[in-house]
Amino acid sequence: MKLNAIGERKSLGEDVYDHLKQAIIDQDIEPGARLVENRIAQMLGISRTPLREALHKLEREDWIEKVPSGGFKVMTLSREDIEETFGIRSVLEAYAARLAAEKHRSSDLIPLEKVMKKFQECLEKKQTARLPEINTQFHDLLYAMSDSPRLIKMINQLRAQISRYRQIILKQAAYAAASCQDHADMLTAMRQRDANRVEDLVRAHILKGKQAVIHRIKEEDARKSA
Amino acid sequence: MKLNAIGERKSLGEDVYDHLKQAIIDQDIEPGARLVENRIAQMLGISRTPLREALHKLEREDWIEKVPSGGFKVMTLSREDIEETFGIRSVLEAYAARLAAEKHRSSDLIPLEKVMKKFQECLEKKQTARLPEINTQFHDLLYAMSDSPRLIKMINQLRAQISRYRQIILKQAAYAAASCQDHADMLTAMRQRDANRVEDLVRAHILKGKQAVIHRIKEEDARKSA
DNA sequence: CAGGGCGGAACCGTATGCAGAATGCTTTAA
DNA sequence: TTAAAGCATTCTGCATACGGTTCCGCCCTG
Repeated sequence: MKLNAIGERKSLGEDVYDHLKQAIIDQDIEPGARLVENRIAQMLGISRTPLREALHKLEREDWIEKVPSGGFKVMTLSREDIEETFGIRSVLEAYAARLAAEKHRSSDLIPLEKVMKKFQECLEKKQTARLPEINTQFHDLLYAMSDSPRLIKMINQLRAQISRYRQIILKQAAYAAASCQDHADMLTAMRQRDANRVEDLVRAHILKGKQAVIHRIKEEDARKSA
Repeated sequence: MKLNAIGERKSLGEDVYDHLKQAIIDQDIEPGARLVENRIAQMLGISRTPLREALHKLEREDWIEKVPSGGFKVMTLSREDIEETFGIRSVLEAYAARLAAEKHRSSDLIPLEKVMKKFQECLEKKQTARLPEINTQFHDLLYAMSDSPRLIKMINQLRAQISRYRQIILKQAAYAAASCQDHADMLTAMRQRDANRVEDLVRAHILKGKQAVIHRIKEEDARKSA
């Protein structure tokens, strides 16, 4: 049994699970590709046993899917899948924000404001590369206040599944600026503990992101068919 | 490779997954119990390999959890866990109902009305044993109209996790009667395609169930500590 | 030339074996 | 009598082995 830096137990199975998930997100493995157990096991220098554990976990989380004849292939997301996921996110994250508005301690808002300001700064300095990470931090902090670990887990899973698409939102200057304003509004409403307003703001925020992604995907489709 | 009645492929791993999940739901395995691979594998007459596949799937769905020293134990749900799950259900199922109200074809409402009437009948005839199944049918039909498979999957998973607690709702006559009225109201609002109203009705319906369960759990706790 | 059948390689599902870690019990010494 | 240390048992994590099925290419036949 190997130990990682923090001294936690880390099985090979979990290791390869993380590794493969990241590879799918980064499209190092292309969507629809078949996953051959022997090949991957050899590539990673492990046996098939821990690999299969990882594969079954990935299947349960819809990263890969079984093919009828046996084995797995990387899930491909259609435009409908992406829209559906954004829709579910909009209600789950709005709900998390509502709980956060109701349950948070005032001191929780200090780090939130810090991150919001950092987002502003980066936006002004045109350091757009750092925006996605800071944006994620802001929402993580916000939802953490909901004190609802199951809800947070579900949200994180949905966000991970479409993380590649979320990245393109903040690359569009108009949307990045709007996001910044949204964050400021959320913080104001949080201070007032106005749960309804926070909920509405977050829902609208996510749906704005959905529109940005759809717009971009339609552009790409048009370019491809041309 | 064995085939089941319908001719589908069914691996031992999936089989034991279903089997163990049901055993956990039915509390044939008591909450918190440690799952010893060799014991279970022998009991089921299989080897440890497909069993471990099932265990890892169950872990991903929060039916069991890893213990730090290795191995798994059955997850125990606290009262907070149950309340949290009902809260998430309330927003997800309300959203599914909203989509259903917007997207359904009128012909979809015919089987829905049938099931609602059946619920009424059983209620009048005091066949309370059949109510949970018919209730589930009603909601399944409703959410199916949302045409959002991911959403439906998430809802079903949450419902399964607390299915044992959901069963106790309809055993209380007052809640059963209220549920029946709720279903009728939902159907009326669906006919009018009044998405806001359907959404509100379903959310309130779920939260009513949450109250019933909390009430019952508090009763049990009081009885135990007495 | 086309279509069907056959053979072999590839791959999956399952079983088993082995080493290291954890747990619990026994034994011994203070 | 109690506590600690050591030993044996148990269990997990990983690797490997094996049988069966599927898939692909090639050849043969019409």
